[in-house]
Amino acid sequence: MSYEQALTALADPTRRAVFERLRAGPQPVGELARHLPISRPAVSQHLKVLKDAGLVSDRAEGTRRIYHIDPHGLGALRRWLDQFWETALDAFAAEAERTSDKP
Amino acid sequence: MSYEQALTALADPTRRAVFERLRAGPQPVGELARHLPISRPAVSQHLKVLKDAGLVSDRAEGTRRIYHIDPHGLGALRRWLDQFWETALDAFAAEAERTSDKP
DNA sequence: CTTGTTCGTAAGACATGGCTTACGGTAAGC
DNA sequence: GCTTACCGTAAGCCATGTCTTACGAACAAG
Repeated sequence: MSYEQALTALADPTRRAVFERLRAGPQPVGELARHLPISRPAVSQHLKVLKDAGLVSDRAEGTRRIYHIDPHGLGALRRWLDQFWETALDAFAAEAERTSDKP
Repeated sequence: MSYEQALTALADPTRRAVFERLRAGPQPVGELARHLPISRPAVSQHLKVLKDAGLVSDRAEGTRRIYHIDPHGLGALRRWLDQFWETALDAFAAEAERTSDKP
C-alpha cells in the first residue's frame, strides 16, 4: 500500500527472490519453495509481508493458494521514486550550473 | 551502484529521513544530526550506507563535509523498477482478459 | 469418514543491523 | 603552536527480523 512497506519488503534478498520468481507467472506456495533454499513456511511468511505491502495478491484454488504480482504496491513505490527523481535532477542541474560559473 | 544496495539503504526509516532531508539541498553532517532524534555518529553511519549505494555524494569544505543527493543510485533503482513494472502490467492485462473470457 | 495435500501460524533459536559512547584525525582561528 | 570545531571509525549493547520445527485448519479423493 505505502511506499515504505514496499521498500522494507523488497529490502530482503530472499524476499526479492520470491518476488522475482513470480515474474514468470502466478504460482502456488509449494512451487515457489521447491526452487528456493528455504522451507515452505518461510516462503509463506515472506509472502505475507509482500501481500501487506501490496506487492502480491493471492487467489484460492482448491487447497492451494496461487500468488501473483500486484501492480498496486509497485505503483506506489514508483510514484514516490519519480517524485524524488525529479527534484534530484533539478538539484543536479543547478549544481552543474553553479560549478561552471561563467556568465 | 546496484539496485539491491539502494533498496536495503532506503529500507530503514531513519535513513530515509536523512535522505529526504537532503532534498532541501546539500547539508553538512552536523546540520542533519541537529534536526534528527539520533546522534551525529549515527548520521555518519547512515550516510556511509547511502554513499555506498550511490544515493548520496559528499564534498569537503573546510573541516565540514557537505552531502548531497546523487542521481546515480536513484537511477539504478528506477531502471529496475520500470523493467519490473512493465511485466507486471502485461501480466495484469493478460489476467484481466483471462477472467472475462467471453469470445 | 478417513487419508493425504497444501497451506498458515506459533514458538523459539539465531544472526543482522542500528544506536551510543569513546577515541583519533584534520582544518580553521587566535 | 594551541585551542576549538567538525567529522569518521571502533567496540559494545540491544532490538528487530529471519529461519526452522511443530501444530492445526481446509479441501479433495478414495
